[in-house]
Amino acid sequence: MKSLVSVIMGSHKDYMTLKRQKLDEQNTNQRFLLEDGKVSQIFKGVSVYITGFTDPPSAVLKEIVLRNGGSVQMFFSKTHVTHIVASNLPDFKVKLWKNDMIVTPLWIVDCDAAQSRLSEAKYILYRTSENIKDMMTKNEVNIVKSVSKNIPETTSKDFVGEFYSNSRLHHLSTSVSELRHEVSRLQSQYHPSYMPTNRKQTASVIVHVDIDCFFVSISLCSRPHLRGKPVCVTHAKPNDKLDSYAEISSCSYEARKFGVQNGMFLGNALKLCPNIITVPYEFESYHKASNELYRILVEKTPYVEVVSCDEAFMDIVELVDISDETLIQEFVQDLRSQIHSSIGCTVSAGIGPNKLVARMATRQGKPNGQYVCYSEESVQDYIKSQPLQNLPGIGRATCHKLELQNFKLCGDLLLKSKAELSDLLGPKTGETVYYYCRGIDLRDLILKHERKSISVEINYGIRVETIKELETFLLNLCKELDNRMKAEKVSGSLVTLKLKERSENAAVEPIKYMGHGICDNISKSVNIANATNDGSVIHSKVMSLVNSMTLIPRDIRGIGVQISKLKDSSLDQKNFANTNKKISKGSKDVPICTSFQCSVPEFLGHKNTGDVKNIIKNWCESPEPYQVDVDKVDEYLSQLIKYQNINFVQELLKFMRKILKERGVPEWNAVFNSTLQNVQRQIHVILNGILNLEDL
DNA sequence: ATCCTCCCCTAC
DNA sequence: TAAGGTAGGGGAGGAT
Ligand SMILES: Nc1ccn([C@H]2C[C@H](O)[C@@H](COP(=O)(O)OP(=O)(O)OP(=O)(O)O)O2)c(=O)n1
Ligand SMILES: [Mg+2]
Repeated sequence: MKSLVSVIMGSHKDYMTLKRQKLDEQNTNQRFLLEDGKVSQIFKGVSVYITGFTDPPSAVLKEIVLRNGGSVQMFFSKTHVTHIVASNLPDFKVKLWKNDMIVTPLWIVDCDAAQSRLSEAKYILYRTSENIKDMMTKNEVNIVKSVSKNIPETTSKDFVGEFYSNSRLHHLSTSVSELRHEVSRLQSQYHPSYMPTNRKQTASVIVHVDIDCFFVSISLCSRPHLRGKPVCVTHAKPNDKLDSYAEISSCSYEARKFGVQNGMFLGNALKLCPNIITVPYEFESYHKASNELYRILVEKTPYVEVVSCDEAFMDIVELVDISDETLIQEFVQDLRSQIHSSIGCTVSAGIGPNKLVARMATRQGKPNGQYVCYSEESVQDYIKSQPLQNLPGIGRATCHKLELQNFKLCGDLLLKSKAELSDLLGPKTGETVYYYCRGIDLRDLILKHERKSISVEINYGIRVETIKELETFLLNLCKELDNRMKAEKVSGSLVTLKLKERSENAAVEPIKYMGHGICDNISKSVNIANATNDGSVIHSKVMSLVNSMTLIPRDIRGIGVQISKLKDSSLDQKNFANTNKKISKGSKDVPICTSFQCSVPEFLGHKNTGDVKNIIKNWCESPEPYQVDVDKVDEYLSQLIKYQNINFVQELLKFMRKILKERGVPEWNAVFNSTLQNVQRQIHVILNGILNLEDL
């Protein structure tokens, strides 16, 4: 209840917002408190492992078990599991678990119905052994793996890469910055003298192009027999059933007629459209199609803004006669048909005086059509008839606020003043909405983009038991971040840790397999003295954040790391080397730890402990401690701890303390204390111990 | 006023 | 089973 209580003490409005949001979660039926607040205990001490397809489905069984005081294990383990639940098991599994209690799902259902713990006798899964032979080579490998490996796969080495290679949202998100680079390349190829600058949208003819049901369209290129049918792209196999919580990435317009939408669970879509056909992802093809789309656009004009892999704005004011609408229509027709014949997908387009109107017009043109809304008069007429939901940037929450005031259409706001809207929505949003409702868009066409942050985040399949496991996973994430930062040639100096934590009343296992379920979001950030793109430095900072929070590792359902306050990494100043004239002469301009491969941490390029001690000695004798230098020392000590060279950590700290004690300067003593505290925290977390600085 | 931190919201 | 990411805008509330 933490979050709800704290919000109740805030304002009523916020409470309602939060509550609505939680009820909106796709899985509202996963709470397990009884209405009277008591919890059934008939499964107390029961710990089940559900395997294979069951009837009822595993999500239902989990809910029943949890509601009745039992627990559900995601991985089989002889020590933790009391009951294996299965509807059907191949013989080799029966054999593998012959000494364990294997029951049918009916046991759980019946116990729940009777509200008492029935004998398992009648529910033992029995399966006659017959000719199974080698039906299982592949399955067996999987089983053996999940049995021997009862640790969650979250911490596994390949988890991050494996997840990302299958994540549509990852591909979707990362494609944008790739396409910005591609557009820049195309601009210099087709328009060598063009210098990118953002453009005001005064005197513009903006075209918004958007491929129709992009992912589906691509799939249909190689499956022409599916044209005209309800089709969707999803990971779930076609034979999976109505209880699938796989998300639909994109669905055809035939499926939309039934109410199916992008982002919907397959199971729900099947309820609306039982005949929907599923096809798999083809990430490589999307990539090629996007590149070709942008090639065609940039070939026409350099004024192209990347929106997403299937969507862009372009300003064609220099290519058409602004007063000749027929000419504009023809130009866009040609453009669309060129795209269609080149990549095989139909495209829709909207044309207007700015991005806002063009974007809204595309909706009118879809699918496979176009709509011009350019003259002052048609803009006013069109916009005022539009639902507020359709305004870009105005989504569910904002719309809800406006609906509470009885506003539904853009036209409904025309009598409201800027001040009134600002009171309701905040100063910026209020003003934006005020102008949007009048068809006015004060944004620029973005042709020169500057990245402000870079982040990695996984909120799927995250199950950790200990801080140590969290640390391992974070190290993998930071490696990924390190790669991306180096590829993008940026470094940054604000490190933010983002976590999802299971909400107080949310079921331990959400209804969606390995999903995050209902969560509270937590974020915490720390500034670092020098911009870095070194994953191991970031990791140590992130661990100090982890350290400073009170976390229940098993409740963590999502983990991310974001870097902001970015700089161009080629301009990175190696600050220690500059300021360290006070510390030591002649040290090299080398970052402390440049890669994860080094097995011995470096301090200013020195691995040799004697050299390091000399540098530290000089530093400790310098007049004044600089924070940048303190950070470097702290980072080095973190590295030592990570590589388990605790002896040298101890030696170095005692060495520093000896020098500083003699000096007796308060600032330096403070530095030493904070450094020591840092070290103790990390040793506590990583090695579960305390460093003794006294004897030895 | 302006900044900062910790969020929430939105879009694809 | 399933692969619920990512970047940017901006608001609330406190510190400066
Ligand atoms: N919730 C979502 C929304 C979109 N996408 C992916 C699949 C879409 O094909 C692509 C482009 O998104 P659009 O919003 O443009 O949707 P479509 O292109 O599928 O349909 P439309 O014809 O409405 O543009 O992004 C996704 O994976 N999940
Ligand atoms: Mg589209």
